[in-house]
Amino acid sequence: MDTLNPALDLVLRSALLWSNMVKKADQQLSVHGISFSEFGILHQLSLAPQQRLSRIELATAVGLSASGITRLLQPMEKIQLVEKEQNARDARVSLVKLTPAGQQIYLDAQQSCDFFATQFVSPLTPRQQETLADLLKRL
Amino acid sequence: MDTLNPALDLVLRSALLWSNMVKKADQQLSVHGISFSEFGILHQLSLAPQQRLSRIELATAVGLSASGITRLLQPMEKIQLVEKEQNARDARVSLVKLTPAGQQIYLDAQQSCDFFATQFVSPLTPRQQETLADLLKRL
DNA sequence: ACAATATACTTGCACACTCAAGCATTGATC
DNA sequence: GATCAATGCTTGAGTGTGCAAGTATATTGT
Repeated sequence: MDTLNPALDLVLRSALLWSNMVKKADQQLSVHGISFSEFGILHQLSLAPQQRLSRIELATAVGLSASGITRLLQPMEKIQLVEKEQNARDARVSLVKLTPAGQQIYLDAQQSCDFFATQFVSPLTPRQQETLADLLKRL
Repeated sequence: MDTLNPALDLVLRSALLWSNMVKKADQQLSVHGISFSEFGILHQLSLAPQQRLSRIELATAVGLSASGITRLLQPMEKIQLVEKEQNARDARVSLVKLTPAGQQIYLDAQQSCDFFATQFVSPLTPRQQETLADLLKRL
């Protein structure tokens, strides 16, 4: 108990840091009417070829379960940030595609998020930011 | 869109990484009948002087709201991992104290969590783990 | 061809968490 | 010393998410 395992300390600190970070990001994004999770969805879609992905792909890309994705997408479809498409080869998969409106919201939100992210890592020098990104990629 | 802001990329990657990490940690801890949040509570209490903290202190230490703490502690009090104590100087605060049973569960769970944490950071060399911990502390 | 298994979701239920409102107590100001 | 704001906490209502079970389609083995 006196000498704490550094790995455990790292894990606990990170969990706290990350939870606070997401809360702040959510706050920034609330101006655009979307949550950090929704931003993640839009982000992944905008990076995807033809800006569309299956729900399962989205789930793993943003770290949610399949059911989480289903429910998260419902309101986004309703306000037409995304739309459903069928997959010709497999009738089970229902593709999610970014609409022009969704694209626009994403670009707006991205600015806020860019700003936030830049601010968030600003205690580190550019060199350190690079190192951090590199180390995290290996986990 | 072509060249993504590295800071934004870092933030999004981290969110995914930590969310997956917490899920795995939760799985490891389920053997002991506690969640990662509950482990965090026990951990903070075991580090605290006299192993007791106010609910507000706990909240900020583990990254939850005051109401989150209230509800999280209810079952823990019921199975006597922690107990209530009054603060002599301020009747508003209700201190939370680790019981011997709670201490024992914590020590057991800590072993699992140590193991998990060590495994989690094992893709990095000890030197890199140190660097990572150091960089995260500055955020 | 047909059964058995796997995959891509969706839905019902449960749980964890937050926010806003409320209560009790304390501290500050006049 | 009375009032008014601030603090610590609890509770009611709502949101986000997961798990297990269900449905539809696909794939595999015989």
